[in-house]
Amino acid sequence: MYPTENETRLWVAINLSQRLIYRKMDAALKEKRLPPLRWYDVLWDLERAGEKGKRPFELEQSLLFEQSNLSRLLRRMTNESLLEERQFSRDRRGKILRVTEKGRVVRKNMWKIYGPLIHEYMSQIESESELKQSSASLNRLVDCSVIED
Amino acid sequence: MYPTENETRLWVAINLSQRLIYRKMDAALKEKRLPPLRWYDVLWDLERAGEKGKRPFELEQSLLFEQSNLSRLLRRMTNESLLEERQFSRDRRGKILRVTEKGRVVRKNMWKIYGPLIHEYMSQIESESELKQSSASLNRLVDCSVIED
DNA sequence: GAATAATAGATGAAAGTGCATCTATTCTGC
DNA sequence: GCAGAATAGATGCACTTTCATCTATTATTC
Repeated sequence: MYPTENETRLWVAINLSQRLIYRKMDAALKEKRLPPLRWYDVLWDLERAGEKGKRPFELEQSLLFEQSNLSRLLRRMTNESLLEERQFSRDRRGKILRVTEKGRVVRKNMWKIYGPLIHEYMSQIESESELKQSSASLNRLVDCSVIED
Repeated sequence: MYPTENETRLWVAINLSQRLIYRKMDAALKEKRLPPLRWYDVLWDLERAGEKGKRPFELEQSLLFEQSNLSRLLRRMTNESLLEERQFSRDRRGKILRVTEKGRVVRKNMWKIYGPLIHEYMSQIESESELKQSSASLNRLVDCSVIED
């Protein structure tokens, strides 16, 4: 019922590492006058979706956004011309989002900062097998949590 | 310079797992009309500090709070009588925080929800060695990041 | 096929957060 | 011991996030 010592330790470590590194990355982007990290996820997800684009509720699921939160974030990004939206004809409640050329440029600029930082922090774990094992473990947590909804 | 595939995967996994599980836990607490998860950290940290209590800036460091953010959180918690503050005589800029009896009760009630959830999620990783290895890896990330400040 | 439920997305109000700045106090170097 | 730097903590402001609710549309059920 209650967690073991090691289970608690892992949960604490997940939180600390995420919070600490995320902050530093966000701060680094802000310093370069680039948008916050969360925008990157949206841009990248849409860029990979290509011509077809994606709908807000799809982003919401894959990126774990709160609906209202995402709604406003998307508006901000659209206002900055990083995204374009068009009405989705088959369901007139919905809309389709795609990255603009400007969005692609901004994402690339963000990656110039973000990418090296990921490397800098993650390379503290040197062995490939350890990297793989750790992410496999964490992904296991995610999978189980998603399913049980 | 740029991250390897596995480095990126780990970083993504850290984010997903943290965000997803944290949310679910916070939601579970809210459903039971208990305070948010972040309050737990404060209560627990102060409870372990015992009679001596702790000062806000110490909490700030160990729990990774933004100063202004923590300042207001502490006020809220004090207003709810979960904490009590007294002036720190040796440095009149500062103050000492301690948990109240009510604070201890609330923390225990939170733990009844929080504890089993930690177990539920973390127990997806069954082997003790895997648990240990994963948290050791993540802690390595944290240590390096903290030091370089 | 009309009534009801479910879904996509937007939005007002409230709470939380970060940033810059402020006050009060203590520390440092001369 | 005094001027200037550093530190503890609070606070105004702007922005973000959440919660609850709303509108519009589509799905379902009888």
